[in-house]
Amino acid sequence: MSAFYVTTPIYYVNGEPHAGHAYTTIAADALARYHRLKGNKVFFLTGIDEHGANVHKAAEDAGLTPQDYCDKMAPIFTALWKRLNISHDIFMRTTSNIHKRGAEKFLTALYNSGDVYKGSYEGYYCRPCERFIPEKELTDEKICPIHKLPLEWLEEENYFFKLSKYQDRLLAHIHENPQFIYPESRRNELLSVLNSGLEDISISRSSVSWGISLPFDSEHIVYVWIEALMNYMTALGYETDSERYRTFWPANVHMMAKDITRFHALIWPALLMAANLPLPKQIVGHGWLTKDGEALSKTRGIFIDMDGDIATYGIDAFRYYLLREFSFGNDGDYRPARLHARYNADLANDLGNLLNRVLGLVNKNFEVIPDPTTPGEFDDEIRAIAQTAIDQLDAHIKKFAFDNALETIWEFVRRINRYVQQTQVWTLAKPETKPRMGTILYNSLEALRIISVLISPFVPDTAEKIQKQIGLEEFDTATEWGCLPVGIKVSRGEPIFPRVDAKKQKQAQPKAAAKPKPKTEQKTADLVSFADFQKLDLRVARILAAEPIDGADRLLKMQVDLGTEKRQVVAGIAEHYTPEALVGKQVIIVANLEPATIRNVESQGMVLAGSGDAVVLATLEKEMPLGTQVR
RNA sequence: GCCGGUGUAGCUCAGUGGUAGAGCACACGACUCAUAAUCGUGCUGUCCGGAGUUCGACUCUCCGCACCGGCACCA
Repeated sequence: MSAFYVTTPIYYVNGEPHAGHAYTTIAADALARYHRLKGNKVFFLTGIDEHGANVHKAAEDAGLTPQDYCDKMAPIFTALWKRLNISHDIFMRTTSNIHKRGAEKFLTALYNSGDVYKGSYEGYYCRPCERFIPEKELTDEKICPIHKLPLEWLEEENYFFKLSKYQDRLLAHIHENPQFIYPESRRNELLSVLNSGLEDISISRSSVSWGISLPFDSEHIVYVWIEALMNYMTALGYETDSERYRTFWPANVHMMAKDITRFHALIWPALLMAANLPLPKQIVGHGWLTKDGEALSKTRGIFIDMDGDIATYGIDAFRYYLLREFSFGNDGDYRPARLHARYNADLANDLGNLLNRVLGLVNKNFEVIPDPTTPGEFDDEIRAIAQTAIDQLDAHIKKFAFDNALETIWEFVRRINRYVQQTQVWTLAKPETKPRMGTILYNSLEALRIISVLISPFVPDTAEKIQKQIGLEEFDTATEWGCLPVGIKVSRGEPIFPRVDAKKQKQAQPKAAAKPKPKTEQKTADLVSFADFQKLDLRVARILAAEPIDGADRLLKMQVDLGTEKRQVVAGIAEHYTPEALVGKQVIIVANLEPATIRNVESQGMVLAGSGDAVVLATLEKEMPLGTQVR
């Protein structure tokens, strides 16, 4: 028996959990349950990340203290996990004492390593990101590349971690441990990041109040991202070097969506190296869920209607679909129609119906589980297939191939349907063949019992339902053939997966497809004076010519006519407009913007456009003379 | 533009140096224990395009195209 520690990220509490969080957490849950089944000693962590300026702000907006706000959000997460049947051992909160004290201990160790130094940092800072924007990401306009909001010039004393020092050791570690980062594509990516060089990172903030003070300088708060990473250790009782900590650290699997692998696979290991602590075994970055091919987006109202689909198909169908349909490392397109198809084909027809038909035959002919007295054709094959499924399952799970794992189990399920068919078991009720009938039914039930064990990490409720209907009082996790007792009464119940027909599904749609949550677009509280606004010289202009710029995917170079003069401007709209479509259009130009050189092309102004996931040029409702002032 | 990946039946995807597979969908048949279910049979493919290596390539190499990620560019 070995220890197995798996984590999800601790999710940031400034928003409610969505299908993406559910995906990560369900996968981690399946993994945790699988290892428990194997008899390993498992610890499964999920939780929430409660510190930082964003939480502070969200609390303020809600009229609550940060702590009250977090206390209000925590149950929203735990309620969802309960609903999705998540079997975590701890729901970690970073406002807990165990975390605060553990973090302080870790920070002290880090400080004592000599790889933390105080430096003053000045640069452009984005509040929502809670980070300084590096030189190379900066634009002349000083807006955040992610939030598109104005950056603030900040000078502050900061503590830095010598990340750069660990570049070589990280490279060596990743090379020596090929399985360290999953999937391989992400590993290659991070190797190329490493090869292009690492910069030291700031690990503290003095302008933020909601967080944990540095033990060696109480004027500073540890940067929330760094603090969050430590939770994986502090949760175990790192502070007191507890039994649990010694049992479970280092973690076997840090599971997460692909966008935060960099933090976990580079910075976190470097911090651990500095503190002279063992590194986690595996960083697993799975793909994103998309909806109809598009990334989920709150602002665009692209979301997955978990509640509606769960209401129609049930928790286990939802879990099954997520794990069966997608290749874990790649993005997966969530389609209700596919969930529907999976539900009917795999769950209702193959598995649910198999259970029902076998139990029906037992009920009618024996009432109790019959004695397998009379071996015959196909019996050995069935057993062999059971063993194959068990063996292959292990290999698939090691590679996070949940899809293949389930497919393997379903090959077994389909084989049993075929077994029942081939043996024509329902025709064997005559006295002379009844012993054989009993044997076949026993084998079928035993196969179903083993199937229930194999699927239990993925669809735990279903597994239990199956065993209950077979007549077992306690869930039996044995995978050896022949553990099913003879003579117990089966209790066939309602179909475990009643078919859902397409019509019903459609009916369920409208009420389920609740309107997208009202978007609460963040904006800066800072107001500009009218005088400041007047400084902008906005003018009507016409695009005379447009062409792409070499080596830049997003940029177009345009000649525009302002009436009194012609200008050249560069705009990042190449992904949304073809040059031909632009020529002749009237647009609004910021005419008094200081010129900038982008990709060696001078830009003497800026074209206004709505800029979100889509980009749409701002125009006037009707054409006006060129050069007209816009205000 | 650079780096990485992908491109195989209507759909989702496996796959091996010897001229292609699964599931779903579809068609036909069997069966009737079962949730109009199950089982069998069949169906469609220039295995992205081109060149090369080879006795032989979907599988290896090179070039190209498309799509997806990462990085740069977004005045």
